Amino acid sequence: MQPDQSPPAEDAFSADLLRGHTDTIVLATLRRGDRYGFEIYKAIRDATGGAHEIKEATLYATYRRLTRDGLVEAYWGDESQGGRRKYYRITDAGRAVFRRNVAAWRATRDVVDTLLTDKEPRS
Amino acid sequence: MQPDQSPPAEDAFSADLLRGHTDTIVLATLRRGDRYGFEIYKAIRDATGGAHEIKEATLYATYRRLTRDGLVEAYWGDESQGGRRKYYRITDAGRAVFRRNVAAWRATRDVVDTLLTDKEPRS
DNA sequence: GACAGGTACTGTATCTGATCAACTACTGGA
DNA sequence: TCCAGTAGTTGATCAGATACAGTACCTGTC
Repeated sequence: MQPDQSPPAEDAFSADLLRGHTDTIVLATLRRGDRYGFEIYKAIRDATGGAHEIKEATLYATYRRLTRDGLVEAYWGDESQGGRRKYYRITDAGRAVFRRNVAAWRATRDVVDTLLTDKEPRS
Repeated sequence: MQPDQSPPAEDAFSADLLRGHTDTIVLATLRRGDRYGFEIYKAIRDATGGAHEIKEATLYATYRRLTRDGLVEAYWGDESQGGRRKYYRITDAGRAVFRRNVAAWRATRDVVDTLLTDKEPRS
């Protein structure tokens, strides 16, 4: 994080702010049905109106991690004459982790909201 | 992050979920007045009822970063006979960055909420 | 006085997720 | 043919968070 005082930035997304959520976001996308890698990339980019983008390399690293941990399963599509597409399917373990992660996210979100709120905690 | 399927965990805080927010949380604390390092540590720990704790080492790394970037100023307290305490004071630049970071947090929060929302886009 | 335990600060090494910067490979259009 | 877009992948690197270890001081207790 550079000092960069310059940009006005209300859309000051920082990669670190999303860090740790990527897995959950991918799992959320896969809950709605199998998707191939680039499709997930586009889905996330479009869901935020292009404001936020998770980089391809980040996502492919995520797929590896999720696959390694058994949270998703990968299989090649049968686009034999088109470009190859690797599809991902969420597993039961993946659904369980997703639910836990959403709970963790909500708890974290509330904690941060509390900590950033200017109100003095009336004791 | 291990596969650890075991713990039930509604309080499943992950360090990475807070990543990038530490600076802002510290700045938020300092907006209410000068604090010394360990005091901030306790303040954050207590503000969440002990549910969340930012590790000392993390905070001291944060102080270094904030000082380096001119967002806070450090000075030694005059506890000449007590244990030394290094106090931190938020600068104008720090206040400006804080405001921007809060905006970024809100935007990020809403993006994550959107992405994790279960609603099927009925087509 | 010795000692435990809490307060307070610091440095070093390591882990991990995110990103950069390439690269391969196919398709369709100008 | 060249280019842009789609699609997947890898290796190097960065930075924040943490583990771990250490220093130093204070208070209360035996």
